[in-house]
Amino acid sequence: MRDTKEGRVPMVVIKRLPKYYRYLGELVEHKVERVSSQTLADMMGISASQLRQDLNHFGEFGQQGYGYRVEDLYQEIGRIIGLENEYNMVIVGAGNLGQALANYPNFSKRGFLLKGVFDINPKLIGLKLRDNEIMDIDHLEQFIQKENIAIGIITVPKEAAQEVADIMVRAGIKAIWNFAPVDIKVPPEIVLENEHLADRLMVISFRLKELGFEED
Amino acid sequence: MRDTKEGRVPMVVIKRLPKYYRYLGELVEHKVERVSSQTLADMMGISASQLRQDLNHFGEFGQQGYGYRVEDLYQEIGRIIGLENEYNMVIVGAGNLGQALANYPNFSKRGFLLKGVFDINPKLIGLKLRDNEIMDIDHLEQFIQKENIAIGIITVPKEAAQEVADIMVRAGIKAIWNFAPVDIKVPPEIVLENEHLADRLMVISFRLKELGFEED
DNA sequence: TAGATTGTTAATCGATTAACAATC
DNA sequence: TAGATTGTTAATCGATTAACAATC
Repeated sequence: MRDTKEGRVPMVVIKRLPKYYRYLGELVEHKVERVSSQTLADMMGISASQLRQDLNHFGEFGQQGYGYRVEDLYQEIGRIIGLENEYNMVIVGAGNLGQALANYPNFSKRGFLLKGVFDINPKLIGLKLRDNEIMDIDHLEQFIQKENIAIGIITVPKEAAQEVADIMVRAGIKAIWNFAPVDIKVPPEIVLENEHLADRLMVISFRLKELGFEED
Repeated sequence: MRDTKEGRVPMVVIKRLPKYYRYLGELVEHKVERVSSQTLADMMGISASQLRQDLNHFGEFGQQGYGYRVEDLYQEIGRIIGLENEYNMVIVGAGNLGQALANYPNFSKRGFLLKGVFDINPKLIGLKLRDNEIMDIDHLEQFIQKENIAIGIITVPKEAAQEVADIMVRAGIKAIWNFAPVDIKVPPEIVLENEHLADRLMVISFRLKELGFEED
């Protein structure tokens, strides 16, 4: 089943889909029934042209002279993103960040289900984290296979990240979301998203400097 | 003092700077002395052309027939990013994510200094978090002014995010790094970076679906 | 019907890649 | 010097914006 009318969807468009979904969700909450591309685009700070071009990758969702039915478009975008599916996840690395993500409520709400948390530190293994007991990383490979895990979240120190990724790939994982500050290497059929938090602070630093705030 | 040769640097280039810095840092660690644009670009999975174009925004750092001196280029990029500066930060929202970020060691290493953590929950106020005692959000505005805070990190629920941002702006903050799953609005002179973690999972979902993994 | 707004084609803008003269 | 590699200009590619016929 293909959502796309033809060809591949540019990454730059894919990245905007969650934003559309968020703004439409807010309109749904406010019980707004219809919206024009112009109005929605203004809210989002993009051009109406871009919005219509983006939607055009996936089909026709509007009605001339009327605009879009908010609820329908919201549902459509959700379907395009794939939110009707459920994905099983594991977190490897039960440090501060791993624990924070394990407790993040917005994930399960959207069908991203945390099935296990792993660490190498004996002091952490066995501890309870919400519904999940922290397990020994030795059991990771088997767990991924048995529990049909689709997404692996890496929150270990950068020295261990590639090794963890290799185990995940070997076990047949489909996607990796890496928070370690290093670019891990995986085969091209694995979906990989890097979340380099420290990089974002550097972008902030550069932009501050550019604005002339170098001295405080 | 301007780093840029002329005009504005495209955001797409700015976002690549931390990546250059990371890879050069690894070469420094491995005591590599020189590197050509081709070699570095191959490591990073980009084209040598792009690398040279990017550097061209900031000056001339190489030597024909030789390439780049790794240590020098590493230092230069650090300077361009602004890493010789120190920035004072606060975190508002001492939940799981706020606490995880407060304990993240890679920030202070680069001159991003956490000066205070705030929350509205009386049960959390007064608790110690590493070097920081959690303070009442009522004191936030004054604290930002007195302690010369440049960067505000928002890790509160989405309902409270805009309000916290408003306080920060009123107090004269220069940059905001927002983790709440909502686009906050700030005046154009404020540097704003949104970190929508749930959005990233949606991108993963779309890409998995695109690859034909919709059913597990 | 008249007005509004879409879907889509064409024009423009910006970013990436290719190519090569300059030069270490 | 000959070979390697930069800095930079020109060519290409892709994404955004503008424009408008189709139509609700």
